[in-house]
Amino acid sequence: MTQLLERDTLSVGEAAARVGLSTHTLRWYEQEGLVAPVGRDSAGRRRYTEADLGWLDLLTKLRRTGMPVRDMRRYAELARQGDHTLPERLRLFREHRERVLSRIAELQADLDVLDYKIDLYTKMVAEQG
Amino acid sequence: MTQLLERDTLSVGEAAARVGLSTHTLRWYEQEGLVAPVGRDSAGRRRYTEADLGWLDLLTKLRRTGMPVRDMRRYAELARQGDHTLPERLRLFREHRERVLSRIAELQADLDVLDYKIDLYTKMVAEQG
DNA sequence: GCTTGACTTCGAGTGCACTCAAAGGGGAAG
DNA sequence: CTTCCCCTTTGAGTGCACTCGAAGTCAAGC
Repeated sequence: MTQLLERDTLSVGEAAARVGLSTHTLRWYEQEGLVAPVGRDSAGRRRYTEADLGWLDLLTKLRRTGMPVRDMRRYAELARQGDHTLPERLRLFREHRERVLSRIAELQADLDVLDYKIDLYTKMVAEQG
Repeated sequence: MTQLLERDTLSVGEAAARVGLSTHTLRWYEQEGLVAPVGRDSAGRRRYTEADLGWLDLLTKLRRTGMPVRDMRRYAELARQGDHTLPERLRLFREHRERVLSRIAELQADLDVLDYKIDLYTKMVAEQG
């Protein structure tokens, strides 16, 4: 049974390595409600399924794109409540999408200024450096 | 003389409004060495020149693109030391540029996944929502 | 002349997202 | 059996970038 459980599942350390988070963070995510309680082995240790890893993967993308943990928790709660929350989740994602697009545009605009400065400095260094 | 000083210069509140930072942050930037000591009026209050505002503008762009305050301070120190630090400043900007490019690419990749999810949810909601 | 409001300094407090410490248990290798 | 590493929990600590509070100064308006 434990055999069966451990086949196809990963320890917290292995899961951490795969999703690029620390074991601390993985436990913290669970405690914060970003991840539903993960299955345990006979010794009470976490065993992460592929589904868990997929979920964590999505979370890391949301996180990287600047979604606050608060909103990720909200999304996780909705997902746990079943399909009737799909419209709400869709809304949440669409709003987040807009924020990400704005962020990318902002970065691009600032990058243009940075490029201009680099050009300027390059010329100045070439001339008198 | 004070007249002259105050013509063409802005108070900390006015400067804050123009660059989009709080007066607290403006003073904090100065204290942290991100901004050279700003000129004062006869009563000891800060007066920001156009040059100061341009500098702050650049700083906010660096900040928005994720440059840590530590690096901004380093850059400010170099700028204060004169033209012989231009090559170093150029290097600093080029490195930062690479980071910004990576960040944009990362955001784009994560956005693609987000778009995929939105598509999926949209279909699911259309079918059974 | 007194209130109002913006300004000053200094140091402490906040929010976010981790990150680590302490104390202890389990199980596999030598 | 002992060493070793990884695991567990709870609660405290960290780093970053502000952000605010307290106590006081100063100039303008009623």
